[in-house]
Amino acid sequence: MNNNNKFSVGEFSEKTGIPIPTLHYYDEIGLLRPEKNPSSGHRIYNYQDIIILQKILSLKFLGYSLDEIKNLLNKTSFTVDLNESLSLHLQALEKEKIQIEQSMKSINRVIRLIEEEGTVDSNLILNLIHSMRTEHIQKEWMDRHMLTDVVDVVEELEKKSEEDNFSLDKTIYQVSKEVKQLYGKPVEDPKVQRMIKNYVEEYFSLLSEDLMQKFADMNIEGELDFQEFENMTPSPFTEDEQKWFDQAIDYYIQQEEIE
Amino acid sequence: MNNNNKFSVGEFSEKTGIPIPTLHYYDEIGLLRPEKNPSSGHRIYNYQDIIILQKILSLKFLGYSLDEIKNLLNKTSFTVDLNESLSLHLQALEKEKIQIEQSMKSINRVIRLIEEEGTVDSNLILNLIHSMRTEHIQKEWMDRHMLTDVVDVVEELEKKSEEDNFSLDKTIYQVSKEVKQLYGKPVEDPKVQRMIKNYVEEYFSLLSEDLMQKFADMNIEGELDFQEFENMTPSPFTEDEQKWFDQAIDYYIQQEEIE
DNA sequence: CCTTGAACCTCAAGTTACTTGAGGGTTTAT
DNA sequence: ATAAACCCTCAAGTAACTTGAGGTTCAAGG
Repeated sequence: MNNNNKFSVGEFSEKTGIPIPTLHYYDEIGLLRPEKNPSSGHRIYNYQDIIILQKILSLKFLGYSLDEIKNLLNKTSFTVDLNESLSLHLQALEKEKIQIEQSMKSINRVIRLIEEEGTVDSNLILNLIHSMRTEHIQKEWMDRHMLTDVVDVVEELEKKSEEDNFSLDKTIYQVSKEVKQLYGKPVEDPKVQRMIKNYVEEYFSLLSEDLMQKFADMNIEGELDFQEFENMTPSPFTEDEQKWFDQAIDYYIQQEEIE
Repeated sequence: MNNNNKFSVGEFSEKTGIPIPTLHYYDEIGLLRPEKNPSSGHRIYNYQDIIILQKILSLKFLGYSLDEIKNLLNKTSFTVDLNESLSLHLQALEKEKIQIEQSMKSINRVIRLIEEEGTVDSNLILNLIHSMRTEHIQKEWMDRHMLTDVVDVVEELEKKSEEDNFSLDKTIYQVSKEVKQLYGKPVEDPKVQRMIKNYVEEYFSLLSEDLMQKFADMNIEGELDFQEFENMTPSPFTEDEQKWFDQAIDYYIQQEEIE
């Protein structure tokens, strides 16, 4: 197609960077219908078609579906009523963006953990991701049960630096692993107590004094319907492991108080 | 299903927030296969299935496809080789994020323009979006042609506040409109010259002195293959309008120099 | 003028992660 | 026992393409 402003699909595709099958598709759905050579059926694109395609790409960029674009293309002017749909798109994009940012954060944390540990039990990792994923849901649940103090704790934790966050990941991971190894031993076994000590120190070194106090106070108060909460946060432990772990911590606290 | 840890699809769906058809689908593709009542065929989910589902959702959150998830679910541990795929996902997410941020910026600018103008010619709007969309491509093109000074100009423009950016949008839009109205009149017509004055002032008030100088110097230098560049930036004007506009600017500059 | 390879054509089917619907069986509460 | 609520399977639809088979047309060289 030697003419200066008539192009074959191939040339047009080359010029615009849009793959040929996509151009075929746009033709098929009536979005961009070039001229056709009546005898051969070959498509003939012209300069105007480049402009239409640019419009299509622009509207896609704004988040419109091809169907919506087909309608918008006919409009010669845009009026304020378009703003409504633009605002909607904007909201959707905002949500997507937040999603992506959270995912990126989680991935970074997982990558680092794997890097440092070499091999990591998949259950524990997935548990970690799960809690990152549902952080805001858990917060909302706690808000609903007016556990505002705990929300404070969580938020305090969030404000911590990346570094601290990561070392907490590592501690939680290490502890999970050790619990699984040590499970079955009596809770007063020195190995067990050393592990617990490690955990408690690391975990609370990241929290300020007064929050620790609030946290402790709260622990004393009665039962709530934790059923729902438990469903949201499957622990990496079996039920028995969890019980054993709780006992070991109780024992540790008692010992501390005696001293 | 009165049993405490056996659930029907409905109950399971309620508990987890995943729609029933989706659970059916996950069953079908072998991702989450609950027990089945052999006589009725009804699905029976248990507590373990909640955990599996949470794993699935976690891996989805990281950006894996259901197919990949099916394989990952069988793994009991994750090793460093997983990091490669995680990094890839991270990169993809980063790209998506940038895309979204750009779209959001563009939409905001368009919304504001429409708000202030009421009704806007769709060609001009789409042209505006097009240039936002291809900003980085244009910059790359200029880099390639070693027009680093122009890149400086563009970057300077980018650094300008949202406000300035917007008032530039508006100016460009207004000028486009006026060009279309005034086209045909002689370039020395006072109306035309007033319009040009307006444009030049607004446009260059946003650039610093030395960049203006560089820009001017550069303009004098010879031709390049602007063909390619033109393709990337379809002007909102017809060819004739563009010519007329260029002449009007030339005339304006001459007058300025005489004074 | 003929041939050959590249480019083009149409039409059908595949992709992902679901959603919707038709037509019919099962459970559960009354 | 019967009705409402719930469940089943299987088929088809969705968006925005991509892939492939099988056949036609074009452009250049001999």
